[in-house]
Amino acid sequence: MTNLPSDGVTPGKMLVVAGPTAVGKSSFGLEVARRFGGEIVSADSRQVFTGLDIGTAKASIAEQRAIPHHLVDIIEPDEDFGLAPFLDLVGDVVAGIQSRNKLPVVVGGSSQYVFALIEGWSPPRVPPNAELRAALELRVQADGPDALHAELAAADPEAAAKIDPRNVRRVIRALEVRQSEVSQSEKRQAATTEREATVAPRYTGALNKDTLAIGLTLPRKLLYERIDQRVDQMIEAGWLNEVEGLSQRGYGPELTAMSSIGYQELTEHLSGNLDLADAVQRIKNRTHKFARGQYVWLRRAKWLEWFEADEPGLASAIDRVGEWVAIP
RNA sequence: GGAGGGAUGGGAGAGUGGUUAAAUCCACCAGACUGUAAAUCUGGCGCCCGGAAGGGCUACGUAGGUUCGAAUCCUACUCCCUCCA
Repeated sequence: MTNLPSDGVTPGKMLVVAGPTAVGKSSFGLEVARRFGGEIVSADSRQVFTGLDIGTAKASIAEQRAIPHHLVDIIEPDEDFGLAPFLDLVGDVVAGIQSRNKLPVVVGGSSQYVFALIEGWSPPRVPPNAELRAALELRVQADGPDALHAELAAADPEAAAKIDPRNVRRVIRALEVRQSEVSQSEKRQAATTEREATVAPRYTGALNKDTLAIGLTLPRKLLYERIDQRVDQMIEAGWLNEVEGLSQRGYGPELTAMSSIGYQELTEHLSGNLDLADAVQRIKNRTHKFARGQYVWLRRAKWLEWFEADEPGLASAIDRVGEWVAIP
């Protein structure tokens, strides 16, 4: 705690806060940012969309005014986003914060993004090809998923071996990547260069002093209770109006943004096909499922330091961060 | 009071003599994942032994009965629903 730089943070550090939805990542992140001079970097595949505020549990205007937030509200609901675009952006954002001598506090709801950031993934830079996807989708309807998987096995045996034939979505993506590689093989050099432009790994077997990853957790039952409460609060806060507004602006359920938890169910309710009570229950259940999925990722993250998200747990997590921040 | 209909696993809901520990969906538990990831996909899910294969036990409102064999047929009882009075 002694000899802190004037701004409190040693340059080059990055803090990551992970954990299931509704565990309290955001408020912990804000608290840490407040105490140690940080800025929030959202690693969340849904908070990137403008207009999806209540249901994505975005930080309030006041909170965003008090502490800068990055990678929030960066695209319209009908735009594409994904892992690679995220990686393209975080690198600069994190570097920018560090260059201002502040602590980047990455708050991650999308575990895949957090993994990619920390482990330095280099996903194939092949953008989605809607036409190809639609065509392959038709193939599946006609010939069945196994036929498509067989096709992948012929084109890219390695990828095929890793993907369940029934997982049509991933089979299609693999074919998409394959096809792009083939058709642009002359450009491979350029692609390789581009790949190297993604973020450097933060984790290469052991975490270094520059990166700390805090995992927040709660007993399952308690977490579900918090999720349920939060969903009710979101409804009370006018979530339905928000969804109605989005629908009126023409954003339909076929968009990734509008297929997010809650947005889909409330859209269905607004179209008159679903009772509000049923919609709310579905939202709660789906959020439970989401949280479970987050745990599947997080449990295998060797680089996470876990803390209970209760009073004493959060206090010791703060202490831990303080300790780490002070390391020169 | 009379006439019908129904009671199935945590929930919804199939099944109408054996191949049924009982379809399917949900919930729940576990897992995969490198440009949709809040997505997509997989496995498990009565109890006991087993890594599994498999074995044992208990189950379809309650109590009896018919049968080699019943969630499925019969009888009585309990509860629920609809219609008539």
